[in-house]
Amino acid sequence: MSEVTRQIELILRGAVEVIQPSELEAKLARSLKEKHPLRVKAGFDPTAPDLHLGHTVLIHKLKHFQDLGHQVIFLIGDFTGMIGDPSGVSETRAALTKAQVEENAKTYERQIFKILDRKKTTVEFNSRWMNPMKAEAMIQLSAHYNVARMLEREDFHKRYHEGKPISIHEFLYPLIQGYDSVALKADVELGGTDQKFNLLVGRDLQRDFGQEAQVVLTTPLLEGTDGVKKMSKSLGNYIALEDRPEDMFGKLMSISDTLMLRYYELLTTEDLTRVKAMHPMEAKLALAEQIVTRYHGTKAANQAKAGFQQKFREREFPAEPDARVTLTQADVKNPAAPATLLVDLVARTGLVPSKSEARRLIAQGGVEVDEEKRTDPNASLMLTPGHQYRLRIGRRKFAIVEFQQK
RNA sequence: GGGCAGGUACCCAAGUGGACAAAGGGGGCAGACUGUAAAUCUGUUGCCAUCGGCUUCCAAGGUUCGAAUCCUUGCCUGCCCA
Repeated sequence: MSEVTRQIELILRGAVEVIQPSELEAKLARSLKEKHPLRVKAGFDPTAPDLHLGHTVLIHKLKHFQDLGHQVIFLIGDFTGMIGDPSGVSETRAALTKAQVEENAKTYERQIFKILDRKKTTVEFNSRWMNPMKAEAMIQLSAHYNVARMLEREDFHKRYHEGKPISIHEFLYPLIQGYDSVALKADVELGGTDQKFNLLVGRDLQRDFGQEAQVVLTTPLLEGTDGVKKMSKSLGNYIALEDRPEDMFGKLMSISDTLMLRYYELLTTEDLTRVKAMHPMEAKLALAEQIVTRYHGTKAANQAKAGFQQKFREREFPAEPDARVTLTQADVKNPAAPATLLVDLVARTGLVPSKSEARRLIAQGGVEVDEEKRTDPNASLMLTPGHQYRLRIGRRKFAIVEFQQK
């Protein structure tokens, strides 16, 4: 097997599409011959302060290139972040302020090195070449593309025909992303399948600017915890790399069996046949453990697993509750016979958004005090001084309440 | 610039003077069932409260005993024409 073939094999693993495979082969062959690593670019839009598992599919692919000795460029779209990528969104996305973008970008840098080798990675910000750009140059750049082609893109097309707004600035996003490839002289650009259009603009612009067109490689989009929509911060169905170990573990355990296999496929190197042969719950535990270990270490993963099993499987009270409340004389009406309304108590924990919500939860059987279900929203709880009342609020929230005599 | 149609709760969407805290769907939450799931079924989903009250239907005014519903102005969006 030739070196080129070997590299291609690894590069293609898990990839959805390569445009064009023959160009990739040619670039690899030349790179090996001239001992010039390929410049491999992937851009990230710092719209929120943390990366999630969905992003890691792509980062792992970058890692593959890195392991093959190529130059990985992690591009933080701090400039474009102020525009807001319209890809795959059905409506205009809110633009971020400069301060927000900067803050978020820092967090990105910190997180990617849980996967990539810091010493071998070039981190770039597109504000480096975009900030100095004058309006004149910007207009010239925009002359390199036309509206009809922009409207070819699915989401623009759809919005256009559904009569939903498309702002001019959204057209600038693909343009600038494409220009990033020109500025970086990228040989390869990676992106999720939803990025395909933007990546292709890069090819066109590079040609227009007299460069060789980059090879585009798309990776699949990881479904979010709901199992249907793509994992995204704005949809709230994501597992962040910086989620607390317990949360990460819990979220991974709550996914469906089907989704679990998908996660195995895209986030691990496990043999899928072997996974399918396992008991689904065991497989899920193993997955959660493996991923939490990757981002938080063995110790944290073990603790998260133990805590999870205690909290959910055995339905026991966790070692550390989500809230602690201490009541004093001032909180009860009659100090001689201290008592409090259960609703008030639940609300006091701060684990429910309102008293009405607390009421509902109680009436629906979602509240237990010391393992005993309480379903009367109007009920009072007699308080024994010094006793630690253990409240279970909803499926997964726990609080300890104590009344102190003085 | 002109004409027309719109802006309703987390989202979509009904409602066009009183019975509207506002149909229906999605999503969320809870219960049952389970493998801690998923799927399914049931309930619930503005806030406070014992009856009951309070604040909502883009914003500000106005008409009215009474407005999400009518009028005025403003802001925002789409379509058509220029």
